[in-house]
Amino acid sequence: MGTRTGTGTGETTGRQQPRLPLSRERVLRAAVDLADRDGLEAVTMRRLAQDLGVEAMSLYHHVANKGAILDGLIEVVLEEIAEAADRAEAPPAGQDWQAALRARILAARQVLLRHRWAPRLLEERAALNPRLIGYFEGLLGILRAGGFSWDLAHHALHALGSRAIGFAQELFTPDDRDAAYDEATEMIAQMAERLPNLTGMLAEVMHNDPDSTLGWCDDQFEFEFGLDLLLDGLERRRAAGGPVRPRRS
Amino acid sequence: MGTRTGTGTGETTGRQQPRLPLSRERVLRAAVDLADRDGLEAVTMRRLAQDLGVEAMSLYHHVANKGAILDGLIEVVLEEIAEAADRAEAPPAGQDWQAALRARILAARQVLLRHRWAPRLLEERAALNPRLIGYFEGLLGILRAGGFSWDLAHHALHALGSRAIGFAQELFTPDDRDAAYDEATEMIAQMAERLPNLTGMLAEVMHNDPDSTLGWCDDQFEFEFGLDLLLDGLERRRAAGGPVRPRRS
DNA sequence: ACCTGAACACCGTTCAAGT
DNA sequence: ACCTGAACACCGTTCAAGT
Repeated sequence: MGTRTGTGTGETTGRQQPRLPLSRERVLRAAVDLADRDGLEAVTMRRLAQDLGVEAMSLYHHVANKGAILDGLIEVVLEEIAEAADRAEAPPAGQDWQAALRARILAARQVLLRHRWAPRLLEERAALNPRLIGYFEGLLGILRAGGFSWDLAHHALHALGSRAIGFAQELFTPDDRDAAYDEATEMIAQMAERLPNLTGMLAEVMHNDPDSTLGWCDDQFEFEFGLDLLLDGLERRRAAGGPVRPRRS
Repeated sequence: MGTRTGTGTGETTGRQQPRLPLSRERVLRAAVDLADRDGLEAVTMRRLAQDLGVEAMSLYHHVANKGAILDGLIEVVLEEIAEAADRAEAPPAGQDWQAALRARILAARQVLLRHRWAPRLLEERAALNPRLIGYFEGLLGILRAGGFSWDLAHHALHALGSRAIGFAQELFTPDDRDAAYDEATEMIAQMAERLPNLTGMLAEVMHNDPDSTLGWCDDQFEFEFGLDLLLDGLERRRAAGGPVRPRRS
């Protein structure tokens, strides 16, 4: 579609350099650029190689396969989100939990707007990514500091779900729910000292409901909880009357 | 993966029948079954043909191409949603808008849970589908009957967004926003008599903001509006204290 | 150690040919 | 009218070969 030189050193369009060597980092940077430009379906081994001025097979010396590239893309985005969320200025978390959460979520959104392909990828293959779990650990910490019970904080994470990270509906929809919950439980247990909030929440939720050691979330309940939050809030604004905002922001 | 006979009449596994002829309907039914069973990426022309006991090329006599099959899948799901939403028993809309909306949205959710592949497909290529627009027209009618201003009803649709139909974030994220909004505006105008609520909303929103004849939604504002609904609601439940629910439903 | 060309099993699709 | 086989331009990936 776009113009294409077809030869040369690809992204480094300067004069003939000694051909700087390929690396995992260069491959991932090119993949991010390609996905930002032309979407995720444009990220093929052959096109990526073309952008790098190299043959498709050369990529396999720096990444195991295409799946590793997709996982690398996830890593890049989650790093950007973590960085943006940490930079987001907000009150010291203990003071105003709403402002703290709001700032972090809006910062994450800015990253996702730069990488439109990211939500789908995160939904498809990031459920157990430690960095993503760490992000939710941070949100949970803010809720706890704001006075939330473990129970309510748990439901709050579900309700915020798609807004907190930009993907849809059920927060996680793995192929094998029970296995995925098992893996998540184990991962949190192994990182207990670094994930105090998630560990505490998990203990509470499983204590409240000893039957369901597997699958400790009731998706239908969580869906209705989030839906009712919205419906109640809308009813309140309706009853209050008046315009939603004076001018377009 | 699964067992596969490789020959015979496919889904009609009875004895040698006179080979009932292919049709668009049979192709779509087989495609829905295949997607339900093995996911959307399993829906290839060759595998679909295999399930139907036919060669891949035969499919092209009943559908224009693969895109037409995907659009057909969308049509099937939206029909099921419309049917389920209409069947959902609820108060006569004028009485209790929350119950009416809730019933329709939960009915839609049941359909989407049967077809896990549907949200992605809807998000990718159903933005301008008349049946989907008709579904939102119905939701908007409930809000209006419940006493919502056009303005607040508009924001309510955005806030419910992903929950109302099961897909994410921005409600619609077409490649070319302005062109898509243009098309949507035109489509609503052409169907004005069948879409009184959307027509009314559109007139109001464009009157309030005459600058933006194109792109009549401010995504950032809508995101924050929905986010704040959730944050306010969570704060209210937190302040109220007590468990969220006595037992697991 | 790093890169490559040919090849394989998959895609969607076209086209000329069969009944 | 309906179905098919061969072929084309794409995929991801393997493997033996080049430097």
